[in-house]
Amino acid sequence: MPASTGRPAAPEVIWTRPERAARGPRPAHNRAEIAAAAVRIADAEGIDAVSMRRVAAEVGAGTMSLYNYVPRKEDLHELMVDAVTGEYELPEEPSGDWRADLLALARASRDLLRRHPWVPRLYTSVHGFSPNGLRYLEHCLAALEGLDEDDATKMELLAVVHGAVMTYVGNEVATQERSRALPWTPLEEQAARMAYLTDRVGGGAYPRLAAALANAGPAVDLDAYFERTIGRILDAYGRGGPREDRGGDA
Amino acid sequence: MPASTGRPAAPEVIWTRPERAARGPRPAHNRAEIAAAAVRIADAEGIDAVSMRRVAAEVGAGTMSLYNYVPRKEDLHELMVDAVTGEYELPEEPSGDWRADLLALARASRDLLRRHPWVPRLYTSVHGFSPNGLRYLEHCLAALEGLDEDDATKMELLAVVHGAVMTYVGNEVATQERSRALPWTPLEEQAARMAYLTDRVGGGAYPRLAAALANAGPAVDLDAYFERTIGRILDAYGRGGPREDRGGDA
DNA sequence: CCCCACTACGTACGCCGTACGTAACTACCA
DNA sequence: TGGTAGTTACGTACGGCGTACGTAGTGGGG
Repeated sequence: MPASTGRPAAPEVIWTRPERAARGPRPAHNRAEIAAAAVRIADAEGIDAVSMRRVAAEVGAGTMSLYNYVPRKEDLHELMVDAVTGEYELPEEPSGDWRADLLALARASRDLLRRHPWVPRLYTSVHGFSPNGLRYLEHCLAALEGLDEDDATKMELLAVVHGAVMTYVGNEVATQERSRALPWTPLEEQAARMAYLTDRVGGGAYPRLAAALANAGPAVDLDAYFERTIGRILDAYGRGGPREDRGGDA
Repeated sequence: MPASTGRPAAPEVIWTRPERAARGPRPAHNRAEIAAAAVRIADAEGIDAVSMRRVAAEVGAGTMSLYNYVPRKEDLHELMVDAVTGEYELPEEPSGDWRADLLALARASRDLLRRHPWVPRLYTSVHGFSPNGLRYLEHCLAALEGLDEDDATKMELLAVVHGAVMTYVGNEVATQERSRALPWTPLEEQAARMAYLTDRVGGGAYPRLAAALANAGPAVDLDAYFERTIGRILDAYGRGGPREDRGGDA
């Protein structure tokens, strides 16, 4: 009887599949090695360069051997996101100042996304409850211990902050990631798009947008922008927290 | 001299390329028709079913003829997003209550994303300043006329709200969109993932997460969740606006 | 009126994900 | 201890993808 590639016929989360089977020859590779190889390729050449063939070659295996470790390409993506999620250096205990801790976490997320600009494109197709994802989430909840809100609201806050970080860095990094195989540089593309935008907006059809663009000026400090935005969101939940005792109403 | 497919060697925004050339035969199709066909396919069969061949067949053209209208597949995606952005039914004038207007816009975005669940996956690879995108943005700025903040902050607010909507509906719709070619239903997959999650979290390694999941209970009202979240974000900017006159500090 | 830019599109190339078959290997059970 | 069943490794092959390129035909501006 043929072995088949072992792809599931019923829904299955990759993390429940045992890494190593009880019987049979000792596998020559493992998930961590494969995920690391895929991340290396994505960092260097973009997510589109990550194909089953390419990753297999990178770890020195035959293409189809990869399917013994990763049932579908989508699961490889899940492995990749989990691998980079493991890069968070989470302290043993939160500091007690939830606002400062969450801001630090947001900054860490921003830096991580800048290091791995392909993550946003994967994020809508990955579930997010990988082992390292759970660890990260648990730490976030620990950091929010001092916030006087119910659990649902805390989760909500985390989702909003996470979404905002993803949106900002995603936009920042999209051009760079998108134009990887194009015959021009991201800067040239940016310039062309800006030229189009000012031309289109200059027509007078979008007066408010024109004014906003004119006011924005040429150089925006992206990092300051980031801090302000995250700060606003944090202020929307548990106004002040331990940082600045209350403002007005409960 | 051969005509070539006319793909650009310098950066070019699709919207600057004239829809119809001055010379030559009358084209048999147009961008709107092509975009509509692609949207139809994506709605019915998922974004992965949208290939150049498939879209060309849908409009009744040869595969390579499509390249006369759309230089790269990525531009087809831009056309698609612009097409659905045109579905917003924007009133001539905002109501004067910026908070209510923005909430309504957020609801409209949510409904639009539910109708076209493939949009979030495209969003990180699309620039967003398409004609209908500009129209939408101009309307948002008009709605914010009554908000006492500078233009940069208004843009910031719009980005955060937009990001939150995208995050929420994106998550809601991801499973459904992802599992389109899988041999099991989204519900079965959801169940499998939930089983994994409760099993993993039950181990005691993630006490706070376990508590949060237990508190959340089985049925969360997603729409109420949505309203609360957007409301919080709006409150973070220009506290109250015309809705409820101030709370405490400026 | 004619020329040439433009449209239409068939063919072909090098990728992709992955189904399937075969051979070698090893842990367990009789 | 020998057999066997389950596993790993991986070559081959299929259908589909984006799209480069070449050719034939069309119709508006000089």
